[in-house]
Amino acid sequence: MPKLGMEPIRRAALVKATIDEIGAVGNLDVTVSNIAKRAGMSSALAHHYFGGKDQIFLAAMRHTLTHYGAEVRDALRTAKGHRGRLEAIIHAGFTSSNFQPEVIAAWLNFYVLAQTSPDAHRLLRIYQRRLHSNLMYDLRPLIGDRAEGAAARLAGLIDGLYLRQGLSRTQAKQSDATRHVIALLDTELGGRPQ
Amino acid sequence: MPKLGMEPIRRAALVKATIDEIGAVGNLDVTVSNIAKRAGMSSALAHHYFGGKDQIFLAAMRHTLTHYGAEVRDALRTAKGHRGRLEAIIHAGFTSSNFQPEVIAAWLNFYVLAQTSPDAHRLLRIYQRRLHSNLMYDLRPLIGDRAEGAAARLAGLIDGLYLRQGLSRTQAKQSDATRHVIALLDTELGGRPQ
DNA sequence: TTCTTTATTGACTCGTCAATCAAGAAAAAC
DNA sequence: GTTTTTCTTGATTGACGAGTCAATAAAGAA
Repeated sequence: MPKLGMEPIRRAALVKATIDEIGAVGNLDVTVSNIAKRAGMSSALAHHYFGGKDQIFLAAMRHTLTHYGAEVRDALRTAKGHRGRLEAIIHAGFTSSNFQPEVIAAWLNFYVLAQTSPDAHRLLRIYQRRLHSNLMYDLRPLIGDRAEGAAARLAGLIDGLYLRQGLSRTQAKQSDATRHVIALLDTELGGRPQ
Repeated sequence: MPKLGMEPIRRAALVKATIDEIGAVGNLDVTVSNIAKRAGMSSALAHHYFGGKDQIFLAAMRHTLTHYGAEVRDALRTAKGHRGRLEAIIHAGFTSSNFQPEVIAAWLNFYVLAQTSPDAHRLLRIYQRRLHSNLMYDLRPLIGDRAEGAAARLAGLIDGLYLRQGLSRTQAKQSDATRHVIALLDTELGGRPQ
């Protein structure tokens, strides 16, 4: 019963299944067969639509990044003022959806992949640049020349706390991470020029 | 020509070879055979001394953590004053030896492993606790109640900047990371109580 | 209708790898 | 000098997995 136009549906199902499977296994030692089974099709079909395991991973990574980007954009839409927008960016990184085990697993494994896969590295770069430029856009009007350093520190703290929070088995207070970054934001904005 | 007392030598060689191999491959998809070959022995011998792949990884992780711990201890030995000790701790995390590709690869993969391996998770916890308590020891006398939050932020920033720096293909300025953490330290120490 | 395109899979190939084991060889113990 | 312990490996097993392919089936085009 081949209905036409299945490609986008199958691809989306495979991407979702890939992220879920990485989350379930914890690493990239996932089999195409299992991903395909999870997505309700044969492994041959997965190969047919993606060509190979690597490209499935890349698509999953792209999806994760896109999802994060959309969350930031949504948060920015309703935020008011530079300060409000900065807080929105920070909050978006620590949404509960970002702390789903499969999302954490995806990020960690993408970091590993970025070491050796130029494509993965490029995607990660895009995320980093977007975060940096988002921060700069609202920091520069507030603190001028100090914005560059402040953005580097804020981005670093966001990534670092996400890493720590994501690996922490106690799901205590994802709000703590947010609070810490906001605290840094306060000192960066209010601090006397060094 | 079986000389006696080979066990510690073989184990050390295997641990070293494991880290190098992980660095060369970039992920944990390394074979016991290749590790053993790199260490100059048969794969059977690797199994003989370690029992299995997992235990080899654990030993490699333990070694990496131990090495980091030793570096911190050395740095603290000559540091003077609370402020000097805090700077020493920060510097130790960004030593050039920590930015060898195989060390970066080891850390990233240990993060991945920590999701699913209770042993790996435990080891990572030890690292995190040690860093936290090292920071607290010198922060508390300086800023009292604010030490807890400051330690969390400093530790987060150290991890985050290490991650970013380690993944950055340009090896520009490992000193930038240090400078950023020191800058945070400055604001944490000098900031007015919130 | 016949042909082409799209969708789909089971079966198969080819390779890899963790783990085991039997056996050899040298040192130490008795 | 025999026995035991330590060290070592080649060969083997058993399993698993990526990617291919031929074949089937339906939908649309000619």
